[in-house]
Amino acid sequence: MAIHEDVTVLSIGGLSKRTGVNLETVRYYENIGIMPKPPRSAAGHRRYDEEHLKRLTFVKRSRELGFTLKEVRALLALVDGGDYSCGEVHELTLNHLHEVRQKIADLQRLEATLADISDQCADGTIPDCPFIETLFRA
Amino acid sequence: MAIHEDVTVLSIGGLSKRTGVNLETVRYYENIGIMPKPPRSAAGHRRYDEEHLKRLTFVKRSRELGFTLKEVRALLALVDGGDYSCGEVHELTLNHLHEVRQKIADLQRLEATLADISDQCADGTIPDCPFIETLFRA
DNA sequence: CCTACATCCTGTAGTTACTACAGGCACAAG
DNA sequence: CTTGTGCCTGTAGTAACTACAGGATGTAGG
Repeated sequence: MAIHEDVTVLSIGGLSKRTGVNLETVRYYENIGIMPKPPRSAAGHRRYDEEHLKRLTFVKRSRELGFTLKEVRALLALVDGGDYSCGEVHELTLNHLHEVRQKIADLQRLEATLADISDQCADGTIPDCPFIETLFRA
Repeated sequence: MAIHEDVTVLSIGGLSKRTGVNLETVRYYENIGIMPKPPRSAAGHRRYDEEHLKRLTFVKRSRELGFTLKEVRALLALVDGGDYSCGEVHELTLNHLHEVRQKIADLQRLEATLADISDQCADGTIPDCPFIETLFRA
């Protein structure tokens, strides 16, 4: 391997390392059309450039923010179109934010229930565990 | 259909309605061994009783509390064994509670980031959406 | 008793977002 | 020249269901 890999020409492994996206996932993104098919070397190896790097970073960040791949596609479509307004992006984000808040609320209710019941059987010696009893009730 | 279906003998549809568990899911649970194979009628239709009803309710409640099927299996194993102590159940529950709290924390960080960036592009007229810009940065 | 129509049967494939091989070619260092 | 690493394709596995396809059965009304 060259000591200084050209930043503008990356192998799939290089791209994977730079973005932190699993190598197999990069190929997966290509298969499902999230990432474009890159040019190939003579031997058929994928060659990526700055644009690919930017795009994959975008995808990774979006995923980290909890956007589904479908939502990522929508965001990319806006970006690819070039004529996106901040408003469109804002709407997608608000929708997502709403879902996230919903999930948080659900989990918090769940947490309360679990903590509650769990307290009741903190003492490991009780024979008829109240938690189990609760689970049997609708 | 009989007007008063015998409570102690349920068809798969009846069990599904009583528990709120999707009919296909009931069969799925049987396939993967979460629910036992029930006796069949002459024509091969599944016949369920009170025990099945209790068990499926247990599974449903557990799933609603966010336990994975693997965890549900563990809980059922304790119950089936009969000699479970409250302590064992408590441990499983605490582990799960820990995961739930972790998820909540993750989502809250995510929520903050989303809300933050989304505020920046509340005005739909800005051309270079700061959110999109953020996504392009690692 | 016959005809609808709901319900049941099995088995397979689709969903989300990856991850993990299997089996094989390519290339560079020592 | 061998060894090791990286890359290739294509398929199968993961969680927890859901959705058919294609066919048999059960039941209620006329």
